[in-house]
Order: sequence, then C-alpha cells, then structure tokens
Amino acid sequence: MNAATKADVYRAIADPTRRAILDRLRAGGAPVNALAADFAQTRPAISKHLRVLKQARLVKEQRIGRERVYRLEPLPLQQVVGWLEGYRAMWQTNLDNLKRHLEKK
Amino acid sequence: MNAATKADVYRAIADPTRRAILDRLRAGGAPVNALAADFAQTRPAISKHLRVLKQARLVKEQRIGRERVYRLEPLPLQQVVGWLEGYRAMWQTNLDNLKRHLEKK
DNA sequence: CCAATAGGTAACCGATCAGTTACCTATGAA
DNA sequence: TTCATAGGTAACTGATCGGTTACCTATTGG
Repeated sequence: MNAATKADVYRAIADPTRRAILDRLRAGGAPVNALAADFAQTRPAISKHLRVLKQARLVKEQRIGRERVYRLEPLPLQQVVGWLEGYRAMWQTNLDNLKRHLEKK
Repeated sequence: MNAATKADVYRAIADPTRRAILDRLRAGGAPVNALAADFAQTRPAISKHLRVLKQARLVKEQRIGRERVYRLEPLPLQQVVGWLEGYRAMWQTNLDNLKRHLEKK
C-alpha cells in the first residue's frame, strides 16, 4: 500500500468503529485503554484503529508518563466537506423537485 | 455481509474510482460502457462499482433499450454531511487558534 | 432471422481488512 | 529494586476488496 493510500481520509472514516472513536474524542482526549473499554474491543484492535487515524492525521498522540493520550485533529475532514460541497446544489434541486411534485397533486 | 453494511454510504465513497464515477455522473447520466471507457477499467469492474453505488442508493439505473443509463442520486450523501456537521465548530476553533498563534509572533 | 452490441455475473486472484492472542518495552508505584 | 500497568506490535485468521477472464442473456439493426 502506498503512502497516499495509507493517509487517505476516506479510508479512515469508512470504518464505523473509527468514526465512533472520532466522535468520542470530540468530548476530549483519551488514553487507549479508556477507548478500548468504551468500545468493547481489545486494546490491540483500538491501537490499530488509532494508527490508521494517525496516518490520516485525524488524531495526534501526546505521551504523558506511560499513557498516550489521543486527541482529535479534525482538519483533514475538510477534504471530505470540500468534495461534498459540489453535491449540495444537486440534492437541493432534488428536494425542490420532490416538493414541486408533491404540491402538484 | 449484512444488508446495513452493504448499503453503507461511507463504504461506497471510500473507493476513489467510485467517487470519480459519482463526480462524472454529476455532468449527466451515462451507460456502463461509456464509464468503462472514461475510467480505463474493464466493464465488469465498473459494473461492480455501480452495484455498490446502487446498494447505497447513490445511483439509480434506467433501462433504455439494451442500454442501462446510470444517474446520480446524491441524497444519501447528506448522511455524511450530517456527521461532519459536528466537527465544523471544532476545526473552526483550530483555525482560530492557528491564526492567533501566527498573529502573536 | 441472425449477427452485433450492451451489460450482468460467476469464478478466481492477490491484497487488504478487522479482529484476535501472545509477547515485548517503558514507565510508575510500593 | 521490583512488580504492576500502559500500550505498541508481530503473527495469524477468516472475510472482504478491487480487479480480471470467461460466459451468459437480452435487445437491436441489417
């Protein structure tokens, strides 16, 4: 797998557990074990998810003693927002069409 | 794979070829062979991508004679927009912090 | 009617996925 | 100093991925 693919934000957010981790981190940073407890998965599984998120630069890790606190770094999500921007007009049109269709009855 | 996973819009947009197909369909519907030509992939590959997009309800197919024209159906993307909405405030904060940091110098 | 065309799909391939267990290092506390 | 704790990681597993080739059906035009 090449570096670009590894850092791909779309790949990072494709997994529901990773999205849940990001959602959880919105409430504040957390060490790995805390996350593992929250998500009823083993620590290595969470650790691997965090690695993917780190590669996509969606989290950063801060070492405090023997703990590693992971914090949300949401900026790369803007890439997705940017891509979706081009569709906003279209689904607005779709909704308008639906509305018009319903009103025509 | 369960039905929910099959219809998952995040899974559907995780692949760059599928996102390119969606982008392409914004310019208007297209039959499978036209897409296969555009993306330098074999027809079955495109056909499978279209199936995934169809399961996620991101495209719909219209049969015209022996052609099947695929059209964009962007509404499910709103789910992603909705999820991202919760992060908008945060990266705004991040940008503000960066701005403040730069101005402090 | 029949040859050409559009396109779905099964079977297969190598790569990647998400998860596990087992093991390792590093740090902190008694 | 030594034991407990935090957490990374290698190796393995079964599932899924994206792509191919080969084959099938349905529709069209001459």
